[in-house]
Amino acid sequence: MREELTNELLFFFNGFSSWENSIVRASDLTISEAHALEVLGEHEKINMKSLAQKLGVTTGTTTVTVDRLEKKNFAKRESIQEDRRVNLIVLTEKGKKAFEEHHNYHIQLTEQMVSVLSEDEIKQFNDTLKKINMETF
Amino acid sequence: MREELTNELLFFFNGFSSWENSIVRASDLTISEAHALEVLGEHEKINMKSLAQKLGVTTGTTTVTVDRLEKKNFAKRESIQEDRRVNLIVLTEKGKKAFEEHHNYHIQLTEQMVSVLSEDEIKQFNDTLKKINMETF
DNA sequence: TCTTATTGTTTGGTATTCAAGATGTATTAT
DNA sequence: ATAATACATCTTGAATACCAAACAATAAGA
Repeated sequence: MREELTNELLFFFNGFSSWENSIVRASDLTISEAHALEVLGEHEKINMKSLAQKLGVTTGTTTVTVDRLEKKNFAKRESIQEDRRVNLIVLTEKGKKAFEEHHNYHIQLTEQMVSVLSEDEIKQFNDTLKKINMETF
Repeated sequence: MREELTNELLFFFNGFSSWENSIVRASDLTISEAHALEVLGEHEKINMKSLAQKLGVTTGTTTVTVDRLEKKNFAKRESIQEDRRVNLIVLTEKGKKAFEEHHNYHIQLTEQMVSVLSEDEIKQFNDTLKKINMETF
């Protein structure tokens, strides 16, 4: 790797927690609750194990997070007859509304971040991120 | 913002903790210790306040982190005559070695991440990241 | 039926962080 | 010179986040 590229590219991996802090300040959600909300907003119903996997944490951790979302009335557990071990998590109306707000805030921040780029640059940047496939990291 | 770009760009802000976990597994460092080590490796001597600022945390938090680095013999505090309130933090030999290893690991991971890109793409990607100036987020 | 696998919860412990207060030292104003 | 103020750092108390391992209930297979 060429030395003049290193700094930005290394930095790429670091320090992305500051925007999470702004979520905490701007909403009634903690960071882990906000992460869970992001996943729940994309799924009508999802069980604890899948949710934990998508969040990249253990089911024990997810239990606690969902407990809190339930206590705050953002989500609720629903049991199913097919398998009585399973809980499906669904957003309440309040949860759906919070998801929309959070999502809009996320979009707004992203727009602000790329606002210094031209349309072509945004497209190129996006293609590159897609190629890099960050989900594997 | 055009809808087809949204997913990647939003994802850009999320989920960069997984590589940090691999640091913890691959070394004797916790995440906050590794962050501090990154800063300390770039500075011969740095005081607590500057270190805290560069880490984006309070000095109280930094005290705890440096305590642990000191206990593990990665760094040590040095006092100065000019101002006896101040502690300058410096890496020990063990700390310097750990920094090099950590840094190499960081580079290796970054190289792996951009290995799917052409030279031109890497350059363009790098320029774009510079423009975005992620340090403000 | 008995054993094994799976889903989710609980428990005990560590890490990370902040806010607010305390301590010691330096600087400034009187 | 003394008093007031500012500053660097540390300490304390509390909240959040997380994991590993043990546990409970249910499902599935031999």
